[in-house]
Amino acid sequence: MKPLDTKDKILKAARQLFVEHGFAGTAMGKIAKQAGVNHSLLFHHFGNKAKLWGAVKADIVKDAKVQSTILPATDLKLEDFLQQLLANQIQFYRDNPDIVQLISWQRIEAGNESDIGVTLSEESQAWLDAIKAYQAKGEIAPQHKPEYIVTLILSIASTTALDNNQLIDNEEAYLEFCVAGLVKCFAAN
Amino acid sequence: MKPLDTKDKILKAARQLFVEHGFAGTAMGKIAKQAGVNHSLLFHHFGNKAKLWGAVKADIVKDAKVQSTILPATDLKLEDFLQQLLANQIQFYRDNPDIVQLISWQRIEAGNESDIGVTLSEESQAWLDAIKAYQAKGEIAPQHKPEYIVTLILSIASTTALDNNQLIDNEEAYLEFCVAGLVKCFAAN
DNA sequence: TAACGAATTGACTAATCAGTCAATTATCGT
DNA sequence: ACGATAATTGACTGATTAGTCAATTCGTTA
Repeated sequence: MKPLDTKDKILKAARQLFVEHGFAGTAMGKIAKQAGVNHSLLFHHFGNKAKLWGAVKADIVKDAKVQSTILPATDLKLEDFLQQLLANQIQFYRDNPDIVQLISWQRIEAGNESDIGVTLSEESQAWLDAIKAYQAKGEIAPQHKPEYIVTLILSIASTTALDNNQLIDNEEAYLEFCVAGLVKCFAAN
Repeated sequence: MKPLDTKDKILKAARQLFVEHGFAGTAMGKIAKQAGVNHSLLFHHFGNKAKLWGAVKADIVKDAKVQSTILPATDLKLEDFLQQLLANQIQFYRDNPDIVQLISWQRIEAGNESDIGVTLSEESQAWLDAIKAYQAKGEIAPQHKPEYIVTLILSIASTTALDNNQLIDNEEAYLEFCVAGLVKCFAAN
């Protein structure tokens, strides 16, 4: 078998099991079995468990980076811009359950964050710029810190997508409520 | 030694290690060592690892219920009420890191949530009632669903307390911004 | 003090863990 | 077709895992 085939099969199986059960909860033997591959091949191709975990993390981050949130055009009406932005970000979380899970494992298994979390801050500059553009247009009051606005929006997106919001019967209606609220909140008067 | 002393020592050690490393990442032997107690006593007093984990969860939930968020008085000015509410809830998360961590482990190690999460919904009725009181007073517009309002507030509190908000330089200022925004968002006009 | 039950101990098991290694097989360039 | 290099295999190790159990110690009560 081609080495890439085998390496890929291992990586795929490892990704599934690591995401599902975390580092401590995943056994190399189980990965080998799931990949339909000899136990020793994991060590031959990846060295050891930690390195395989590292390769899986890199793989997940790579996949997530390809489709990271597309910023809506800033010539939209503020309300439409916010609605789009929230919808996109929530969709990103929904489309990339692996990276969401990975961040959770990283946060809870290792005290530090180190590896990831950088992912988001790369594009956060673009978000800040978009907010500033709306401030320049006078649709957002200039006294508000763009950092606070972005944080609040991200906060709504992540909790909506990831928490089990028992009080929400209709997500679309809730997001409409949030968007309308944000517009009022940001408005210059 | 009194059986309660031993049982308590085991429970305390187990709580620390389970919270720190999760179920799969914690070994019974390590718990025994940390408790300064014979390995076999864990099984004598708690049966098996899963039951010990259950006892630890019950212990953490019990502790957290004692100091659950105190609802501010509803005769406060809306702005002060919201500010207090957010501050109290954030303080609750900060004062009870074990239950926060426990919920994280529960969410990530077991796909279901089952056990906890109920914790919050018990008091959420009081929150809803408080919001309705402000609607009756005319300080919150009656067309807003109290469920959406409570969800939004909880969302801000949890992300502020638990996420590593890289864009926030001054938490107090951020919360002031949020409270002012919420007031505008909820306002009847 | 005798005796009874509960607490405690240490030795044990069978399974599973990550990782090693020599031997074998397949691939590929020449 | 040959030789080198890489992939693959299975048997192995030593450590660690959860859990058992008979023997022993301890506290209490009669």
